[in-house]
Parts: sequence; C-alpha cells; structure tokens
Amino acid sequence: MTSTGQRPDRSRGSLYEELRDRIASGDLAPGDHLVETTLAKHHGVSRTPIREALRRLEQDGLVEQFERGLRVRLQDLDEILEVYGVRILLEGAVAASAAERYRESDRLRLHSLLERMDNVEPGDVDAMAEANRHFHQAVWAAGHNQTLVDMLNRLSVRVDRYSPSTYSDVGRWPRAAAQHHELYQAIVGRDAEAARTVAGTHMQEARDVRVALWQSAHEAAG
Amino acid sequence: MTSTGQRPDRSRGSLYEELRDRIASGDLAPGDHLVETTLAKHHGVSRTPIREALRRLEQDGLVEQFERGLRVRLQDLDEILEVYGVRILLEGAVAASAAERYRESDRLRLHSLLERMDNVEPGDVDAMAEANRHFHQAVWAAGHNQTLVDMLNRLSVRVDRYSPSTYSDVGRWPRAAAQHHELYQAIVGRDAEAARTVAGTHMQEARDVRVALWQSAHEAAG
DNA sequence: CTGGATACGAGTGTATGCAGTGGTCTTGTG
DNA sequence: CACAAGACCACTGCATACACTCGTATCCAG
Repeated sequence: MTSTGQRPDRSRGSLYEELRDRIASGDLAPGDHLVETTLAKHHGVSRTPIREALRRLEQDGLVEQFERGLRVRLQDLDEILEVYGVRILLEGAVAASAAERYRESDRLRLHSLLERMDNVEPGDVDAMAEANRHFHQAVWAAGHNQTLVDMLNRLSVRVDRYSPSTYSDVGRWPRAAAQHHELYQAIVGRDAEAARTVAGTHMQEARDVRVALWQSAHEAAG
Repeated sequence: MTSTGQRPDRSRGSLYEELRDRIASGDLAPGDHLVETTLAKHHGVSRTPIREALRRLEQDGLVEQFERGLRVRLQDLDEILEVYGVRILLEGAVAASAAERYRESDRLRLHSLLERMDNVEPGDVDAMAEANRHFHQAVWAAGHNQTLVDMLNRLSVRVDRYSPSTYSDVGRWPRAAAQHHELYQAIVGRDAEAARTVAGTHMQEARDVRVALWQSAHEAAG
C-alpha cells in the first residue's frame, strides 16, 4: 500500500462508478453475490469506501439486499417497461421545456452535437451510444430543470445494462438520427408539443429495442 | 455502552429517518453545518452509520457538500416549482395507471382511507397530513408501478419540509377532501384521463399552497 | 502595526478491529 | 442410514484508530 489515510486517489464518486460499470458491463452479473471483502480486495481499498458505494448502488436499484448480504439485482421485463414508461413521460417533458425555454445560446451546443452525431463512423456502436448520450444530455440541459435531469439520470442508470446501447440494433441509428434532427427542429422552432411528441416517440422506440434485447438475452440463457 | 457489535438496535434505515425528520422539522435548519462527530454523539452511535445516513440524504437532495463538509441544503422557489412540476406529471400518471389497472381488491383499501379522511378532527393538521399521505400512497399502490412510486417518494421527500403539511393552510382541507373523492370516483370508474386530471389539479393546488408557505417563511426571515 | 511563517485544531477519508448471526459441515446417536 | 446437536466460519454492522488537509490563531521580524 503506497498510501493510507485520506488522500482519495480515486475521488469519491469514482469507486461507485467503477462498480456501476462492472454491473452495466455484466462483469458483475445479475444475481451475483457481492461480498464486501472480495470487492475491497479487487479494487484495492478497504471495506469502508466499498460499503458507501454499495449503499449508493442500492439506492440506484442496481443492487439489492438478499439473504445476509447484497446481490446484483435481477431485472424483469416489467421493470424495464415501468422505467421506460416514466422515461417516455419525462423525456417528453424535458424536451417540451427545452422548446419553451429555448435561447440562442442553446442552439450552438445542440447543433454541434447533432453534427457530431451525423459524422459517426457507421457501425461504431460505442460512438453512436456516446453521441446519442451527449445529444440527449444537451437537450436535458436546455430544459433548464435540474429536477427533471436528476430523475432522468436515475432512470437511465437503471436500464443501461446488459448491452452498451440500444444502438446495437442494426438499422436503428439512421432512424434515431432523423428523430434527433426532428427534435432539434422542434426545440429551435419553440414548438413544445412537437418536441414532447418526438422525444416520446423516440423513447418508445428505444424501449422496444431494449425489450427485444432483454428477450433475446433471456432466451439464450433459458 | 450496553451493546457493541452488530445488533442494529435501530434497524438500518431508522437513523436515516431520524436525520431526515430533524431536517423536515427544521431542527436542522437549511444552511446548518453537519458535523459527523456531533451528529454521532447526538444520536448515540459512531460516525460510521451516521456517514451512511448522510450519504443517503445527499442522494435525496436534502443535504449538500459545502466547503469541507456537509450542510442542510437551502431550497429556493425554483426548486420547489421544479419538484412540483414533475410531481404533477407523475401523480397524474400514477392516478391514470390506478384507474386503468383498477381491481375490486383496491377499492376496499381506498375507500376505508377515504372514510378515515372524512372523519379527521377539524383542525388537527397532523391527522390531516397523515390521512392525506395514506390515501395518496394507496393510490400509488393501486397504480402498480414501483418505479413511479419510487420517483414520487423521492420528490415528496424533497419538498416536505418547513411545515408539517400544506394542510396548515386553513380552508384547503375540505377542498382537498372533495378532490380525493373525485379521484376515488375516477379510479373506481376506470376513467384514466379523469383520474389524471384530478390528481394533477390536486397537486397544482398543493404546489400553490407550498409556494405561499415558502414565501411567508422567507418574508419573515428577510 | 503589518506580513508571513509556523503550530494547532477541527473535521473528513480510510483502514482495521471486534462482536454477533446464520448457514454449513461434522459428529454422535437412535 | 437419517437426523439432531454442536462447532465452525464467512460475512456483516458498528466502533475506533489513524492519516491527511485546510482554516485560523499565534508569534516573530521588519
């Protein structure tokens, strides 16, 4: 051990993120038991910070109490449908809010992210997922409603698992890109209801793809 | 110390609730510094469980990082409006869902809580708040959507502060009770859109009262 | 009296120790 | 061989010890 005491070599949230990513990537699979000592060893820290990260993951709904300890939460189809149901509503709300509160200063950011999206290498799923995420977050920011953003983040965390992105579905990207353009137009045109509709539809399609992904993953496993 | 080691005399969430209640009641006022050692002494435990509770309060948005440590979060009008904005949407959604998924078995519970509400001693604000909360939670449960319930809980926690309830506003109770009856009728009648509207309107009024409460509290303080 | 350096203290982050609990494995008995 | 009693152990929850940081008070020199 090169250091003890305070000095957070890993700033506070980062251990949480490491664990969250391990869950998202499937390295820690649904149902896996999480033993504090084991995780502590694996991440090179003591149990204390591990415990804090686990508590947070529990709040996020990624991890749950099971018998004596914790395990990675299993996800059923109902849960995915529930989360997307709320997400459809709130993505619509934030898009509408972005349209209502639109200011010129928002446009540059949105537009540059839109371009970046258009220039993604075809087939590069990770780049798609990233460009998509950035664009959506820019819309969230343009909504100027931190409470909505918090809720949307919580919801995203709960379903961004099992696969890097719903864009692993071949063929969805161009369609999604078109919807992003529509959304951009609606926001810039200050048409709140159009923005709500487009964002909602976009999320519904994301839901359908996610459901299909879940189903194929669970057929494979039995 | 009568006991050491595991035995959680206070089951795990309860310390969190104690702190949350101290914030809600104003015992720990907005802006107050929270010192782990002090809280630990006050609640008769060590820093470890206090820290876990604080992390959770931070997630809830009741407490925030400030300089070296934590303080009780200040709340501005915008935040209250944001939270209620989302709450209006989601209370509407859960009411609609309750109407859609209505089953006879839900009716007994809703009805008995409605009666209990009608029999509250006039002027007993705490009893009003409690009856109100129970009725709403029954509606949430009838919606059969745990994700929505989670979100609504998070939102409630963030605004149920400063005063025990929006029912401290004289005259709101009968009106709210009437709305609860309307909501009940809409759910039992399986009229999702009516339920959504009633619940939304109800929340809007709650918002207005909360805003008025906030304003009078902040005029008094300057 | 003022500026800067140093010492101190309050408070957090992390590690570790210790007690209790529930499951499991072992052993003895009918 | 089946089953109950007991020992063991893996693991958690809580307490405490220690390291480090930053603000502040103090003290000395100019």
